[in-house]
This record gives sequence, structure tokens and C-alpha cells, in this order.
Amino acid sequence: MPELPEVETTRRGIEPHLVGRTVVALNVHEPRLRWPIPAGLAVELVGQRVERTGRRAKYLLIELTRGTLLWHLGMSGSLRVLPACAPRGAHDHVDLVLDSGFLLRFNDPRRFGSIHYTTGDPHTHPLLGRLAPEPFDREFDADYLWRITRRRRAAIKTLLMNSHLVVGVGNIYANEALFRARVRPQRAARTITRAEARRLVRSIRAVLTVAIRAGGTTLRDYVGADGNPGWFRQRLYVYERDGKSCRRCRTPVRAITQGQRSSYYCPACQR
DNA sequence: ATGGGCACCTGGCTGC
DNA sequence: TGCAGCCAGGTGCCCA
Repeated sequence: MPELPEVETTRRGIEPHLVGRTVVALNVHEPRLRWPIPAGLAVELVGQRVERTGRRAKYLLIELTRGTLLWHLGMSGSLRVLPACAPRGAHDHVDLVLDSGFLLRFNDPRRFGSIHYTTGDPHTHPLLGRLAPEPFDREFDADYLWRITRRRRAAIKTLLMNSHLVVGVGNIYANEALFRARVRPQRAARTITRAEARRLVRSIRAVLTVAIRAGGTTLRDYVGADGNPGWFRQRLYVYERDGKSCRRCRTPVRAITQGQRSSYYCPACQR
């Protein structure tokens, strides 16, 4: 999916169309997402006003009058704002219909996405409560990364993708951040030096920032709220570039498998 | 506590 | 052309 930049791009795209609008209907055409959409959700939402939108890790938050929707895009999900009369296509599972004549449409071929609703503080929701700090929080700094890596034998890349330790970084940006920090993905986390921890924090923030600016990365399914793809793919240094020459030093980029996911790195630039 | 592997699902591509 | 096999932006859960 959608990693942090794609979710943030989606949030920024949909927000102006949602805030201040009232929910007229929730049309669920396929409730079988990663977790089934509760049967009574539509009744609960109708009549509520959208107060604001937010994001926690890769969860999109839509705050309503009496509760909050937590919307996860899974691997292949996307949200678009469309006129209420727009014809439905394949994998268009859910429409949140607004009083503006527009709707928020959820498309998700693989159905790994999910929608949750809570009337409590969303940040204490079971799925959000134990998440690590946001990469742009002050708390997430070189010292934090240094501390959490000390006793870890697992590969640094696996750790960067663990949402209880670092949030928002998926397979694309973990690979890209490691390249920028000149650290090999298979390095045991506990061997990361202070200097490397500092570079990793900077690289994570930098790659996420630039990706957001580019509207995210589109590999296959992802589109923003306006239906346009993200353009960061053209800026990738290593992801899905195995066999091609490193954009910094011309050495062929290498691919390995870690924890059933593909990793890519430059054997010359990364140590 | 930590780490590793599986499951969920559809579609696109490769190679026989 | 057909089809089996493999791969893909995630992550909760189960087991050792």
C-alpha cells in the first residue's frame, strides 16, 4: 500500500471536500475487507458532520460529530472524491456520500484495507494505541533509534518496518531510507552506530518528505484523491531497480529477500 | 520480549 | 493460447 506519503497525500486531497460536509449515506457494496465492515455502520454515520481529518501511521482518520473513522488502505487501496453520480467500477467497495453532491469512494482490489469506527479517543483504539511515534515527532530522533536497536538481532530493515518501533515506513521507503543512510538492509540492528542512527532518522524524514511533495509513489494501483498517480517512482534509487546501475556509483543494484519481502541495495554505497 | 512465518485477496507477469 | 507459479505500497496473529 500506500505507505505514509500515500496516506498523507490522500488525506490532503480529500480534506477540502470533506470538512464541514454532512454524511448522507454510506453505501457498502462489499463488506468483506480485512475486517468486515459492521452492519450498522451506515445508520451510525448518517447525519454526522466531518469536523477534520488526520493521520496516524498509515491510518487515515476522519473525525465526525460523534466519533472517528479509521480507514486503512491496505496494499492496494485508494480513496477518491467523485461526483455522486459517478458509475461504479470493479473493486469499488464503499462510498461515503456527502451532502455536497460528491462522494468518497474506496477502491481496493486486494481487500486488505479496513474501516473502523470508534466513539472514544481514536489514539487509544486497539489498533493505534501501541504504535511507535510518528517519524516527524520530536520523540523520534537518533537517540530513540539508537536505544531501540541496542538489543535487537533482527535486520535493521525488518525493524524499520515494524510499526511498534517505527511508523509509516513500508517496503519502498525502508529500502530508500537505508540507501540514503548508506546502511545495508541486512545489518543486525544492534550493530548500527550512533552516526548511522542519525543518518537513518534524517533519511527517513527526508525520503518521506520528498515523496509527499511528489504525491507519493505509484507502482500499480495507487492514485490520489483526484485520481492522479504519485510521481516519486521516478526518484527511487534502489526499489525495484535490481540489476540496474546505482544512480550514485553505477554498481549494479542487488536484490535479496528478507522476511518474505524484497530488499534492494547498492553493495558499494551501503555497508 | 523477540523473531519468524502465515494468512488474508486479486491481478499481472513470466515461462513452459 | 492456456495455465501454473510467483510476485506485489500491510499487518495482525500464532507459535517457538
